[in-house]
Amino acid sequence: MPDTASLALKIDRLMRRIHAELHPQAQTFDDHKVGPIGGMLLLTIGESEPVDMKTIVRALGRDKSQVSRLVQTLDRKGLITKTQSAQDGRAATLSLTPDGQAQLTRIQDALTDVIEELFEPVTQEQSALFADLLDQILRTKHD
Amino acid sequence: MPDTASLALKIDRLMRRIHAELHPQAQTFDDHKVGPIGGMLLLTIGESEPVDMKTIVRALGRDKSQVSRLVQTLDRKGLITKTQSAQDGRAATLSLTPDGQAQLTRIQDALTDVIEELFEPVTQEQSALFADLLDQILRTKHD
DNA sequence: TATTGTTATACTCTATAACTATA
DNA sequence: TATAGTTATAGAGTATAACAATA
Repeated sequence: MPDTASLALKIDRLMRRIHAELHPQAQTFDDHKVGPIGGMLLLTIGESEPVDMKTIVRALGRDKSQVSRLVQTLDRKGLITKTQSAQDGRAATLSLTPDGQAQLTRIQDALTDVIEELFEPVTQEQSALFADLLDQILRTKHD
Repeated sequence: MPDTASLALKIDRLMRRIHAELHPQAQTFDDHKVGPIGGMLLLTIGESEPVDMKTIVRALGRDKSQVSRLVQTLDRKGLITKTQSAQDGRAATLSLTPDGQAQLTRIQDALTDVIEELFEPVTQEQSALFADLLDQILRTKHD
C-alpha cells in the first residue's frame, strides 16, 4: 500500500502552491480586497446563484458564523445581496451584484491562469480526469 | 473549456473535508496538541529525515518565520531535535525523536482512515492515479 | 423542539519586515 | 553580498458557545 496519509500533504501543497502564485499579484485583480476566502465565497455563490446561506456554508466547509460575517462584509462592499427567503423566513438568499459578478470574473481569470500554469506538466485529458475524480469524491454527502 | 477556476474550489473542499473528519477526533490521537500544521511538519520531516529547515519551508509552502516558531514548539515538546549542520553553520538539521516518530505514526493512522473513507467512491487504481497526477504537478520546481 | 443565521470571544495560522549569524 | 534562520507584530482565518427568530 502506498503512503495514503501523504495524500493529505500533497493536496495541501497544491492548495498552497495555488495561493503562492495568486497572492503576490492579488492587488492586480482583488479590487475590493475580499481575500482568498472572500474569493471562494464569490466563486461558490456564482456556482448556483441565487442560493441560501446554509448551502454555501456546507460547500465552503467553514463554520456558519464565519460565513455569516464574511457575507456581511461582501454585502457592505456591494458585491453580493442578501435577502430574506420567501418560503423560509429564517433563510437568507444570496446573489451577486453586477460589481460582484465583475469581481468574480476577474478572480476566475487570475485563477485560470495560475491553474493552467500549475497543471502544465499533465495533459488536458489528465487534468479533466483529475477534476472528475475530485467530483466523485466530493459528491458523497456529509452531514 | 471546463471551468478551470473551480478546480481550486474543489481542492480546497477536499482539504476542508479531510480537516472536518479529523478535527473532531483530534484529541484521540494528537497527544501533544501539535495541531494540523504541527502534524504536517511531522509528516514532512518524516518524509526525508534528517532534513534541513530550508527544505521543510519549501515543502510546507509556509513562511520560514512560521516554520521557525513551529519547529521551536515541537522541539520543546520533545517531538523533534534541531541540531546545527556540520557543513553549513547557518543550517538547522531536523530529525524526529522516538516520541515524535510515535506521534507521527498515530497521525498517519488517523489520516489513513479518513482518506480511505473519503476516497471510497473511487477505485484503488483511481486513487493511485490521483496521487500520481498530484506528484507530477508538484514535481515542478518553484522558486 | 429543531433549524437558520447572528454575535462575541479566544485562538490558530499567516504575512511582512527587521534582525543575527554564517557563507 | 547572499543565504539560513530568528524575532516581533499585525492581520486573516477558524472554533466554540450563547443567542434570536422562524419553522
